[in-house]
Amino acid sequence: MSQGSGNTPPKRPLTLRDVSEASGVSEMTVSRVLRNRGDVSESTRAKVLEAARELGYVPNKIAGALASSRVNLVAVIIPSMSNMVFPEVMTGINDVLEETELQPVVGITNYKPEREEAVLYQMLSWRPSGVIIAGLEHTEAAKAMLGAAGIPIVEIMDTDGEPIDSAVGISHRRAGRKMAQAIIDAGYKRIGFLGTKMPLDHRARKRFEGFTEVLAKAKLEIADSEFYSGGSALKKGREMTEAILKRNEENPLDFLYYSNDMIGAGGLMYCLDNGIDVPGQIGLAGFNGIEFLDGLPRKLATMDACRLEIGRAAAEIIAKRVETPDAPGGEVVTLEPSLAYGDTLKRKKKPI
Amino acid sequence: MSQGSGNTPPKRPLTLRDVSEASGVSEMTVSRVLRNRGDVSESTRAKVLEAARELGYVPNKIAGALASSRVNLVAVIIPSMSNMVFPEVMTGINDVLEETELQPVVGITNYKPEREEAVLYQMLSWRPSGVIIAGLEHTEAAKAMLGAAGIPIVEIMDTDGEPIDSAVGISHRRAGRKMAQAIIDAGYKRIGFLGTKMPLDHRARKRFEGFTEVLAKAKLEIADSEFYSGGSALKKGREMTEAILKRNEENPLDFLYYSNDMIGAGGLMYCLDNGIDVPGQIGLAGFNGIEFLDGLPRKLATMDACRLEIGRAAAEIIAKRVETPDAPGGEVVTLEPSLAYGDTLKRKKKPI
DNA sequence: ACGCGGTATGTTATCGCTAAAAAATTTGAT
DNA sequence: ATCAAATTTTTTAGCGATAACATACCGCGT
Repeated sequence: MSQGSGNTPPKRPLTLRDVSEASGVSEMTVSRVLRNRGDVSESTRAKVLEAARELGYVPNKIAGALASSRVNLVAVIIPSMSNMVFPEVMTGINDVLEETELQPVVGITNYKPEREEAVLYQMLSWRPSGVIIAGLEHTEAAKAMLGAAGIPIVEIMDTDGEPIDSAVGISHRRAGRKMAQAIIDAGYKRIGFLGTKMPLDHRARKRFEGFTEVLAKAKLEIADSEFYSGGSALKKGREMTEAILKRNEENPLDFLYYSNDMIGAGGLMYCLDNGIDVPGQIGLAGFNGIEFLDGLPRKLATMDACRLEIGRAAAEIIAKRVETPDAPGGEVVTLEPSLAYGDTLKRKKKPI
Repeated sequence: MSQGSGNTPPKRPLTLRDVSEASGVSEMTVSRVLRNRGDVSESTRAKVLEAARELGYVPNKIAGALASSRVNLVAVIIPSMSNMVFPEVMTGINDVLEETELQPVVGITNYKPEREEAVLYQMLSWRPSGVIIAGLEHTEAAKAMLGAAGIPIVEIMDTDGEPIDSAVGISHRRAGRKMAQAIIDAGYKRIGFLGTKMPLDHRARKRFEGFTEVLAKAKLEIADSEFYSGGSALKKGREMTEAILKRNEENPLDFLYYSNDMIGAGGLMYCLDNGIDVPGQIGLAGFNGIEFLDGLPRKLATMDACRLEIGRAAAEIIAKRVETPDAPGGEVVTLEPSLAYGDTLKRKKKPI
């Protein structure tokens, strides 16, 4: 009779049985009501819901998942949270999963392969319904786990390589090539490169490779380069730009290619502050298409990495595969990064 | 005899029993080996590990959690992922939890109370070991759930109010007051405010309240204000600054207080581009202390919101409480936001 | 040989829920 | 009324692990 009106914090956690007793039906029926499954008469449904609400019952998904062997989690494994790009991917993933009953669980690897392996193991031990993981490069053990997991795997950001299952991303090599071509077409000759030291950022590396490849075809090569790690990227961009320009004063560079927009923006500010004519005297370009470039005094040339879109597409693949478990899989979505010339990269010269 | 060398992806998912059979010991012993609990002889330990590795067995935490009623998840509920501040809080949380066996699970509310309630319900149904949730304002239902969950709860970002259990943050009222005082002390009189429209951002509201309160004591009030929503904050800051300055040309403002650094930076750039003397003709200040301010041509005055530190402290509270379950709880950590004058806010005038 | 204090392993009984099958109830056509 | 068909509800068995207890084993002093 006395169920208490939910004011006293219960010492023993509530279970289906409590709701069952409070509403006078079997546990199974309560379970059905709470999951909206199977036919339940309107009257018992109301009774049960009322009792559950009254008690403040929250179903135990651990038990539910074990019993039904259905886990509505999607493991998301990304290198970092602190550089704007992955939060945005996350936003895309969230937007899509919000509409489903799937829920993302995030693991951070800090760009360390062994950390990735450990995080993946942790994640898989929750038996998620799918995995979204950044990059195509993983340890052998990680690849084995992913291959054997028997769930949809989507490798994101990059499509230059062999995916384990599905992949969504852009070709970073192509992005590098495209940018190089635009720079060459605009007539720049002495090109400097500025980027991170991080040797494990495969995507930056691939962009660089594509970039130099096209340069080489035009009988050009990187005239000088500068690398950084840690710290405020904007400030670093400024400092590196100063350093590389000063170092090449007697034979000045006419273009600077930055491996991301933050350092690019720093470089742009340095140029503006020092009265350097952009893009006349020197051209600049970054990578990522981060939103705030819009507010800069001059718009930095960049290439959109389609971050939000990648997140959405990856989540959609997982969602679809969860709905139709025997669909084929292996889908590869290559998004086309669009080049934004902005105000720091001259347009192609008129064909002669 | 033939266990297969793990090359064939098994149709039936692996369980303890498989490892048990492969290694010729009981499931319990396998479990003990895999968790490093209890005494197991070196020889069987080796046998078991070898078998597990060979098979590619990954333990099922769902089952483990149910059996042991220990779930090493920490629910983290935040409003958004897209504005720099929460990713940084997440980084702090991650840094600390990485050292423990706890794992964060993130839910995004998009600043919507009803969404928060739903996300919280989802999260609690995983029976996490703790909850870290942004803000002190929640729906009644959400408060009830948090109160009844029987696990450590840490409300973060804000300490102006009554926490349910523990709290880590800064006093946004105090932050507003402090900034107002600094502005008054510097001798500014006609102050404009620029912020987001978001009526549900309680922390921005509290800063505003503290700010106007101190202004009122000095017989001052906000001379004009401007609000925005959506879009590139940097660009909006620029536009809003232009608008508010133009609108007050005949009786010009001498200070602009921005509710975040992004729009503040936009405003700063507008001023610099238009040859406005900062901080002589007009002073500027933002809020957050985001890293990239370092790279701006002039350093915006701001107040650090201690984001990383908040994340760490919150995670530490949870970790400690998980270790010592009968510790008291109710800990409130109020961090002191430090005022950075930068180059856009004059120092206090010498006392007369 | 006996029994003692260990350590090393195995057994049994849940954990809280859901799938599947069985039972009870209602409906409806004759 | 009557019985088959349809609907609603209950019962029975796990899901894959772990806690707690039970047993087997080992060396060793007497």
